Amino acid sequence: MKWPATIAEAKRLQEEMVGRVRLTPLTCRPLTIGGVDAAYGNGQTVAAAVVYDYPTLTLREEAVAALPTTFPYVPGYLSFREGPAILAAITRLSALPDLFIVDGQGIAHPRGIGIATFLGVLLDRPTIGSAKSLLVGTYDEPPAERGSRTPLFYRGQAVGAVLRTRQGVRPLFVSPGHLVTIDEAADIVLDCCTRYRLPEPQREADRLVGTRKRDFSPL
DNA sequence: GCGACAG
DNA sequence: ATCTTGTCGC
Repeated sequence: MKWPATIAEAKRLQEEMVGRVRLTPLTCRPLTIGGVDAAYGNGQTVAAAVVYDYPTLTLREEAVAALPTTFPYVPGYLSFREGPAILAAITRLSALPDLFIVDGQGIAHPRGIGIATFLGVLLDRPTIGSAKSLLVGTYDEPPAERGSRTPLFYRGQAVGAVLRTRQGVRPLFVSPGHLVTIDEAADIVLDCCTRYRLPEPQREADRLVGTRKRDFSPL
């Protein structure tokens, strides 16, 4: 694909792609779940893509890729900063997982197309946005117990769930990316959280980009 | 015009 | 995200 070089171009692409988003229920229970994340350093964007069996949560495969950082971080346009490297990492997987958990927002976005949604439409695969902090919307703080959730509203619409994945920790902002519903997204993310706040695939992808950067940083 | 603002 | 040591709390 051709990546936008300016915010104006990126915005046009988002407005064009949002029409292809489908928040339909999963057609079948996922047997594999992927996780993706990115990190930066020395002008490079390092991305990782991992695959876990589900629901056993056994690590199945990992891949990493690095590309020059070309797009700035601008709230609402994360797809264009991290997307190229993440797709490069995904391309290195022997097989695509049935669903991806993406570090960032899904439809809980100013134009309804956060990075999870963007990747889902591009790959034509179910994706879930799992963000560690809020981008847009309002919500009530969910109870402190694991599994508690409250709706995330934006422009009068429920666009996601604020989910407590572990007792007492800060909640995750979960929203559908593509081809999943809000409830399915929250249920799956919770299922993938065993010992930590982040779902296992997302946590492993995060850990992987960190180690990859360490081993290749020019010292 | 004034804030808010994923990673 | 990244820059950064010790420190508070379970």
